[in-house]
Amino acid sequence: MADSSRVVPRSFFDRSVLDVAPGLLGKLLVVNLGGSTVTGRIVETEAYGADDDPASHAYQRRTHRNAVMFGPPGHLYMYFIYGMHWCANVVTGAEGDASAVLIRALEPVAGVPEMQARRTGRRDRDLTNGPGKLSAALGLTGAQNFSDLTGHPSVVQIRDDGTPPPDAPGVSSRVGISVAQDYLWRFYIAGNPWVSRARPSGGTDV
DNA sequence: CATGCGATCCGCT
DNA sequence: GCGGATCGCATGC
Repeated sequence: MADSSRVVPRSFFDRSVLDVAPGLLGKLLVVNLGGSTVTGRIVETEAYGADDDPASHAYQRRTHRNAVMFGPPGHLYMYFIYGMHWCANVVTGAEGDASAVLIRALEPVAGVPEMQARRTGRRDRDLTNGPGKLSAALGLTGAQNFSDLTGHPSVVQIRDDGTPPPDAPGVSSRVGISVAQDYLWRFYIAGNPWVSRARPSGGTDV
């Protein structure tokens, strides 16, 4: 990369998902697909645990779909939802710890024309303010499942340009789930206009 | 602005 | 066969 940011090392992801999820706020998600580079700043995340979290895809047991979550940290877990959307997750914790962070919203940083081309007809504010939207804008699908986020070069990277996570992130229950609503495992940069609009109960937003 | 619903398909029972 | 870590549009206030 020709900028001053650097790839976030695997050790960053080799921690509790409840540390990594808020820690990812402010980091950059960089995708190189189709001959172009698209970058977004992470402004909203959700933590998903293993057999301690009824809302997690890894709650029941290891299956073909959730296999990535059981692997080493720093890899990408892509899943298909509602028959039409892809969601992007970062695997956390040591190998065998099946936890991951769902990236729920990005602030566009570079490659906005590519994002607009992938989401024709959408207003700019709707390019990346949701997990399905940002995957579409960045071109992420199941083809990128298992990608190593710490390689360089790599198709998908998490980079750090020196922007620290907020001292006091917004915290709430997770969006769109019907169980474990007392888990306040959603984190976001309070007041950031790119955060998805949903505000579940228990939030501390302004 | 809030609520409601249809689209569309995969994973798991 | 059922339900889902969503989105976009339509409706109604």
